[in-house]
Formats: sequence, structure tokens, C-alpha cells
Amino acid sequence: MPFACHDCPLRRLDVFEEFSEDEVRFMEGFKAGELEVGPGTPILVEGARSPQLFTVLSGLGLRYKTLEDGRRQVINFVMPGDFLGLQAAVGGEMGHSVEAATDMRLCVFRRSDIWTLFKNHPDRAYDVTWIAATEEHFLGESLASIGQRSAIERIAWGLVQIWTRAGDLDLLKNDTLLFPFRQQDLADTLGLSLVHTNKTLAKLKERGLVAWTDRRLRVLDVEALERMALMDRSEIHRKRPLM
Amino acid sequence: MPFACHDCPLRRLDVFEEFSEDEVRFMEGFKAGELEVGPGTPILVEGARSPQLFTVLSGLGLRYKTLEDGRRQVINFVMPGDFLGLQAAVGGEMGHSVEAATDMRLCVFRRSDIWTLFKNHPDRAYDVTWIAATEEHFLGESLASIGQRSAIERIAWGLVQIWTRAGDLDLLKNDTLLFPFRQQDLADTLGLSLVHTNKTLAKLKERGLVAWTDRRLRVLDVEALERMALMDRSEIHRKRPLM
DNA sequence: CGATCTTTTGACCCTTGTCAAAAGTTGTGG
DNA sequence: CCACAACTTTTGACAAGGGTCAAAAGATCG
Repeated sequence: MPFACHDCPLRRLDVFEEFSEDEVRFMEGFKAGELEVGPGTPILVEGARSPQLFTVLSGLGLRYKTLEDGRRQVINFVMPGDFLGLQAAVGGEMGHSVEAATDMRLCVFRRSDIWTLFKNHPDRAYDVTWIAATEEHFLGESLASIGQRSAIERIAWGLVQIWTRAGDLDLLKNDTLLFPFRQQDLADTLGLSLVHTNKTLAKLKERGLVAWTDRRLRVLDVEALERMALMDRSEIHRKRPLM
Repeated sequence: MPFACHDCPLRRLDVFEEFSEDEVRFMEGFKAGELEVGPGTPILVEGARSPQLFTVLSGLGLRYKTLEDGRRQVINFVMPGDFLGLQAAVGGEMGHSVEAATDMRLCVFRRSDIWTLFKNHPDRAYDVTWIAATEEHFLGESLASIGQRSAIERIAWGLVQIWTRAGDLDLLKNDTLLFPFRQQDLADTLGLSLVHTNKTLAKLKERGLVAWTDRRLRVLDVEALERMALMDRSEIHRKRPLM
């Protein structure tokens, strides 16, 4: 049974900005429904014009693009709070696909309502832009990682990235993240081969920095990984808007 | 001497959507001035909160990020029509720097006016979002190139990208583009070393697909390059908004 | 016409990719 | 609960694409 935005579990998280009562009311009208899907379900397809937008309520997924010959680039891991489908909503077509990796629950909006939002709710429209700009920011980081970092640096970077986001979303239980992805997914994210990813990951495990078995991921020394990846300690955890 | 938006040379290009008289009038109020800079001038700096936004009127530049140890990732080549500084305007800090590569002329907007735009001009706000989403789309393409393509594919991809954009902007004179960048810049864009970029580029020259000397670039066989890069022939040239 | 950049070349080798097969896991149906 | 099929993770051997170094050859520019 769908719940009212007022009771949305995501609202309570510290990473997200508070909603005013007014905004909550508006979002309740904007919300068109909920969608539940199982692992492997495609949610948005590259090149398609989806009539819907989504906010992830729970579950994990992948965004990816495929080249004609089958090579795949994972753009991002999809986590709760992520806003999906904006490209199709404003641009016309999705530049990538999105697929569920676990059971997922999504909040559904109508593409056609997006214009109303811009027209009547400038603050929410601003937030949408905020989200798009932030995503762009993140992709810039990814580009720098894939383009400039070595294999071990990339993996360290990727793990910190995942770990930090998961932490913000309160997804860590017993300091462990239930992580449904395969090493192949990580490899496709970082532009590495599966074999090399596996061997490099093994080094990080030996050094006691990470533990990843049985679909459970634990980062044991975030700071060591950050140093290894030459990450800007300053990557602030700013609060972000939630659609 | 600055000119009125009404006479903006970019407006006439086919790639950009038409402005209504109303929009032109608004933009004239939104425009805070013009900026002219020479080659090498930093326009926006990574991590800084710029009080200004820009639309490139003429000239070329680079967007890039630097890692702590000096490695540099070029995010994108900056061309006329590009909107700069949105990340700082909505998010807080720029995720990358922008620097002029030639003389550049920029249209300047005040960051503080952006909210007015959202409040009073939903259509223009929508366009801003459109731009952000499109940029995100493009970065996804880049990610796929750097992550999945081989050196020669990447270079082919990069050249097509530049060539197409330049064509859209009517920057080709005698089928030639005045291209102020160094091979090092292309290398840093594609995540390759300078030496390897040079040698790979040489192959494309030998095959008669490209000519690049003396700061003049000519792509002689776009389609061959597109095939080589496995590019989606469908990458539509949709009209885009201009700020 | 030096001083400074940028582009080319050649030699060498290291990081990462490819192939193939073994070892572990997970899930399913009888 | 076992057995088998289908995945995923590991390992090892080997190959190669691309990186690094160094220096020569061309441009640029004051």
C-alpha cells in the first residue's frame, strides 16, 4: 500500500533537506503512484521517452549505457532518494538505462506534470535543477577517476563512493551493506576488466581495507581508501533536496 | 561594446531554439554585462562559489578537474552557447574549472538573479534544467567512451564530437576549424597519455580521416570515424535552448 | 635568433586485458 | 535434502595496449 509523502521514510534522513508542510502537500498531489519491481526489471530504457519520472524509495539498481557491440558502461549505482528519468522528461530521450538489482519501490510522477511544477512551484523546480547539476558534478568526478586513476585507485574511489552514499542513507546495518552487485558491475563502472578488478580487489582485502563476500560489503578503513584514491577530503556532505 | 540580446549573433544559429520577443526582453534585463578575456584566463575555479554565470558568446575554452597530484581530466571543450557556472549557482561550488583557450567573449549573469528567473520565468527555468540534463547526458557519453573504448576509438569519438558541435555552431570556415588546443588537451580529455595520443592520431591522419596541423583541424571522413567509434548514428541534433 | 612550447619518434616495459579452467555459490526441482 | 545447472569468484599463464623516458624535430614568439 502506497503511503502519503508525509510519512515518506526518506524525509527523516539527515541528508535530505526538510520539506515545508506546503511542499509535502504539493508533492502528495504530484505523486502519481508507486511502483514495485523485482531484481533485473528494467525501469527506464536508453533512447526511450518515458512518460514517467521516479524517486527511488527503497532498493538498489544500476544506471548504464551499452555500446552497439555489447560493451557496457555503468554510470552509477542507483540508491534510495535518486531521481530518475529527468533526461527523458526535459530532453526527450534517456541517455542511459536503469535497472533494478534488488526489489525496488519507486515513487512515480507523471512527466506531463513536470511543467506544472515549473510553473507553480519555483522552489521545487529549483530543486530539480539542483539535482541535475549535482548529478553532473558527480559524473565529472567519475570521469576524472576513470580517465586519470590507476586500477587500485579507481576501486578505492568507487568503494568510498558507495560506502559514503550508503552511510548517508542509513543503509549500513552492523557496519555492513547488503550489496547485490557482482564484481562485473564494479568493473563496468570503473572501466576495468573483470579479472583485473578481482585481483585488485583482492589486494585491498589482503590489506584489510575492505571485506566483500556473500553480497555483504564492509569498508574497514575509509580514510586509507580515500588517501589511496587521492580523494578530496573536502567532498562535503551537503544536504540535498529530495523529490 | 556589449550588444543587446536582440542582436545576439548566437540567436540566429539553427541549433538554438527561437526566442520569443518576451524572452528576449527578459534576457536583456537578466544580462548583467559582458566579459572579455584572453587565452589562459581562468573563468571559473573548481571549488569556488562564483557570483556569476556565463553564456559563451565567442571563443573556445576548456573545462577540467585536477587531482591533487596534478593529473588533469578535461571534462569538455567549451564552445559558444555553453552555459557556465550552473553548479556554483545552485549547488554551491564548482566541480571543475573553466579556462579560456582563445580570446573569449562572455555574457554575464548574476547568480543572485537566478532565483528571480525560477520565480518569474518558468519557461526559462525549464530551459536551464534542460541544459543541465543535456550536459549530464553528454557526460554519460564521455564516461562510456573513456571507460569502454580503445584508444583509437576514443580519439575518433572525440574528434567527431568536436567536429559536430563546431559544425552546428557554424565555426567551420573552408571546412576547417580553428582549433587552439594541444594534443595534450585531447589526451587529458580521453584519458590517454600524450605520446599514445600522438601516435594514434598519426594513424588516423595516415588513413586520410583527419588533418590537424597548425591549429587547424579538418575532419575528412566523419562517417568513417563514427563507424570506427561505434557511435550511435541516432545522436540527434535536437535544437537546444540558449541562455 | 635564441628561448620556450608542442609534436614526433624510438626504445623499453609495466599495467591491464584475454583466455581458460578450477573452485565456490545460489537456486531449483525431484 | 541431494543433485545438477547456472552463476560468480578466483587463479594462472600469457599477450598487448598503452605508459614512461628521453631526445630530436618543428613551431612560436618576443
